[in-house]
Amino acid sequence: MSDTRAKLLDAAARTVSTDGLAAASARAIAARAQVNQALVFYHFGTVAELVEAASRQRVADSVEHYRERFGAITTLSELLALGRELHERERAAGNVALMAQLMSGGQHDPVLARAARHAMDCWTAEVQAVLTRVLASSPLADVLDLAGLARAITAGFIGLELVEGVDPAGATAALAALERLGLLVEVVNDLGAVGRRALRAKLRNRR
Amino acid sequence: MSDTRAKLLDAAARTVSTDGLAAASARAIAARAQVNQALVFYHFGTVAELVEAASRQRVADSVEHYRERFGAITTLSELLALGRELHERERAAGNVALMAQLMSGGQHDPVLARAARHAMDCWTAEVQAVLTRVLASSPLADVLDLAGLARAITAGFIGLELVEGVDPAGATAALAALERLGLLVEVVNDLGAVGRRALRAKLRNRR
DNA sequence: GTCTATAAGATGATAGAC
DNA sequence: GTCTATCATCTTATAGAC
Repeated sequence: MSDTRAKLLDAAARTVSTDGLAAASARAIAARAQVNQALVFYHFGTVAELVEAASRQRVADSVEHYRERFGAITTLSELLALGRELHERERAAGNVALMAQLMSGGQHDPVLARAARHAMDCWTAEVQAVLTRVLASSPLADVLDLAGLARAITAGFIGLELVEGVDPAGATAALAALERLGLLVEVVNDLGAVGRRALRAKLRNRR
Repeated sequence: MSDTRAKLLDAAARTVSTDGLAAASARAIAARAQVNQALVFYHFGTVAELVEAASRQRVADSVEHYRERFGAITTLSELLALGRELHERERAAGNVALMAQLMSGGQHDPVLARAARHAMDCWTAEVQAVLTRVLASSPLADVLDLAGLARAITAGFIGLELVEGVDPAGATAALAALERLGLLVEVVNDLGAVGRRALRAKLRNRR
């Protein structure tokens, strides 16, 4: 890949994650890449397509980086611990902010929507695979919809990032509360047969 | 309040929620309000301040509309049912989309950040009050941080809206998974003394 | 592939008439 | 309070020289 393309991709991702989508004009990105503004359109057609390509690259790199770590997870509490670490690292790298901007921009731009969907799908697939493995013999697997839960977790990371940006203290409180909720899941998980019976009964009741 | 101000407030809220913050220029809002563009600046100073005022009005109206409904809630499952209804109604009214746009815009604009914080604070206060009342005698109240949990729930609504915009099927799956998780909370809640003991033990273990 | 120059238009905001 | 007119600035995108 040409040097210019690489510089633009990196500059696009950095501009969106640090200054937001609204500030990510062709000129702003090109300036950060120290490249002529017209090259954005020569190489990528439109600004949105450049941002999409940049997002795909970031997601591919990040998921790759965590693949073997995910593979080594065997228990629910290990997964929660890795989730904490991953959230912190990806946040610091600006990748969560990038996804959040894509999600909001994607509400009214089909190219950005495609980028947001792709990013969510990549992370969701990883999370779902680990959840399925870790909860294979748990009573929770019968009751929880792991595909949906994986997606809710990915969405939760993005939601927390947005809250963090406007109310840091609130985001910290929310994250702490969710970790307490994780504890609750572990409790039911540890209940084994008792928990399984209680869950099934509840489920029958509800239908 | 003058007719023009009211028309601008309504038009601003509608423009942001249907077309997004990026399309909410002074001209676009004024056109929807059928009012001269210069009046945006005469009445509100800047576009961001108009959007903030519009958001505050919407939030005040919505919270007021649900106040007595919230007050009538006595059980956890009633609360979950009202949450479903509220989410659906507020979504349809565009108020969740409005909040989502404020959150993402607020990442880099202090005025929008203030509006987003205010909206979150209003809803969080309502949710927390109900949670505290409903879980007063539950083993969950000891373990969960209700203030943080209320904030996480508000953030979750916004996150779901963003996912819905880029991947409707995924959002539906995520919501269904979260309702299953709510079931799980109910199970522990119903366990009474047994659940309380298990939760406390788990909490001790973790520290 | 890269550059300059420029078209064609939108934007926030203001001055000043009424 | 409301209007018109306007400024200065920004935007995407392209044409054409090198």
